[in-house]
Amino acid sequence: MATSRTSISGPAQTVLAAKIARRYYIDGVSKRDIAEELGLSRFKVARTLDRARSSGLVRIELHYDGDIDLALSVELSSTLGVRRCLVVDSPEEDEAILRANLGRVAAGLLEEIVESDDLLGLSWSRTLLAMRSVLREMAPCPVVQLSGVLSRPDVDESSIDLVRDVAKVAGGPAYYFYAPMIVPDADTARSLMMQPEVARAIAKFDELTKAIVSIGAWVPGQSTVVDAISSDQYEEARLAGVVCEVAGMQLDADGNQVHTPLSERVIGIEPECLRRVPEIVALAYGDEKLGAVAAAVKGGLVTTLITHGSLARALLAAG
Amino acid sequence: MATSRTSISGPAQTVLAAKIARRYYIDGVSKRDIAEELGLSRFKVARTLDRARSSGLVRIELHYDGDIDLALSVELSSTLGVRRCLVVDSPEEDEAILRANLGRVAAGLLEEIVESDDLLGLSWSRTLLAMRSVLREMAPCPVVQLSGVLSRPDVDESSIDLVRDVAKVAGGPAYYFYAPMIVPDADTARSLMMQPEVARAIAKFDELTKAIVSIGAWVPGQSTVVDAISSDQYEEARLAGVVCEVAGMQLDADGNQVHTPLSERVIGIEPECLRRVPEIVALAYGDEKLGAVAAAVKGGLVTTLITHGSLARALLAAG
DNA sequence: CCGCTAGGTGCTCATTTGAGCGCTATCCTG
DNA sequence: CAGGATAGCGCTCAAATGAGCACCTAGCGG
Repeated sequence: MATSRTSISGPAQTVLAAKIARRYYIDGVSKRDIAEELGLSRFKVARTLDRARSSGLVRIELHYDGDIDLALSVELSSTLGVRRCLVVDSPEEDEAILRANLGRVAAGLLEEIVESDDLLGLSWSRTLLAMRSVLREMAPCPVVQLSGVLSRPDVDESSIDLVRDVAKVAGGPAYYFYAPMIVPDADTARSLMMQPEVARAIAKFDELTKAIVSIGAWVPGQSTVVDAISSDQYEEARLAGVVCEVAGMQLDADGNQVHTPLSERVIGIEPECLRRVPEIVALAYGDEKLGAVAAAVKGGLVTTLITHGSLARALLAAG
Repeated sequence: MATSRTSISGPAQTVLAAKIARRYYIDGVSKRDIAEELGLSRFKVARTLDRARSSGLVRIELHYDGDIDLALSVELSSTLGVRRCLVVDSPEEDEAILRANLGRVAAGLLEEIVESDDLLGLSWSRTLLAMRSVLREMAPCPVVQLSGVLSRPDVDESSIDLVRDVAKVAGGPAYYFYAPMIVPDADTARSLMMQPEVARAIAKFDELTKAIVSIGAWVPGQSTVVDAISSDQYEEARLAGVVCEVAGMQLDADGNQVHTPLSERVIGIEPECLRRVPEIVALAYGDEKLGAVAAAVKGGLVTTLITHGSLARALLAAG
């Protein structure tokens, strides 16, 4: 784009520029035709338009009356290098409202992008529950549970319910299994994973085409996993460099998996496997998740990020 | 411009459209390059942009922090078929302020468009006095008085002073003459016009390249001429169809000169002569001038109209 | 099952547009 | 007054773009 240094001087030039700009941008007339209309050369028309742009006379804005902050979404996407970002425009004080809004956008996204030949993997979080509650219709595709069940005292629905409900809306088969996300030891984990029901779901992991997960920070209250383990185990992982938790996986600041005694005891998808999924939709809210989101992105575990204004701005500020 | 019927459906399409729109309109990247970047065909990029435009996601606005309402100016210009319109953005309750603002814009216009090889004709009005008082510098061109002097009890400066002052600012010669605009009878008018001083100015009328005049309505208080004659004379002209007064000329609704006993007694430029001037800047304010402005425009006596919001809107509504 | 429509896709070819050039007028400045 | 910087102009040629078309697919009703 040619940016002229000189700007528009007087009222005559200004209204001429406005006239040209209107014909060009609003009425969609070609520069050549405008030139003919006004008895100017097409070069003069082009130059006048350039000046009108650079002087701010013509303003081009992205305006969207909806629940998404488009400008922020686009900026975040290019800064993070994430293929798609959806920054939800929502009040941020009330976590429940924020979750509901993230969930609504996630539901809208699934309804839009999931097709019947997809294989969809679901992690578990309260945001995903919010999503499910507003999911109305979806292409009939199979739905797979990505990790074991982790119950929270404050939530009475499990990942199994989530998978079944989403599959029901979709009208496709549900691959779920009754197993906890965290088991007492590595041997138990291994034997559980060989159970037919569990193995059947895990076998699907390699063929996933879309997955939807929630990003947790390795901070108490910022991850369902952290909230479910002892403080010793938490601290041990923290010292080992864990900053981020996604679908039970533990990741360091660079997004690499950290192997801790705990990670042997988790039943769920592995990072290498998830990374191969062509479309990974990750949800994150709360400014404390800044580092965790950055880690998940670095680890290649996010192709679409759904978040909200203040976290988006924090991510942009962080670079 | 291709206007797609279908609009943008979900959040994914919306942010994609926003991303493309940003790259194209803000960053100035070509559609072809955007297509390559995002792995799309250039046709899809173009169609997405079309939809973004027609769905209102991309908004293009003319914004100008100044004293001119550009959108209205452009619209008025194309509706009236007047080459250039300047609609002044000014408070409209106080006539003195309105005059000052019209005058300022007129001064800015003269400073911009007058060149040293121009020959500038000046009519007389309080708006033009306001213009002169803010005129700072102008190309050195000769300035000609277009009509005789008409003094108002509330104004102590004549058209002669106006012409001399403007010529002084310009640094060019002034062609003025001491003669009233309205004389007692036609014979007096003829003999006055043969006086060397008057004739010298009138001789210039044929070579005028620019003129600036004020539009009066044939209504008491809306024209300096009306205010200077008896009510009988006023009524006579009104019945003859006069609706508009420009530089002493009397015009009907179609902009044709109306010959009345009064018009024989006026010393000033004739319509046929003024019409030949390549650039005629006309000033008008006050909603009562609606019909008068329309008449002057129809009569081909306006190439640039300087007015204000409410009169502009009235003109648009009328036509 | 077929035929229909509607929406989406990418192609070709003609038109529109931009980049960069050289020309000119103007305005300083020595 | 010559020389030099600067802005504005329109040209050429190559690149970008739009219009219209043919194709494909999904959904729908006979």
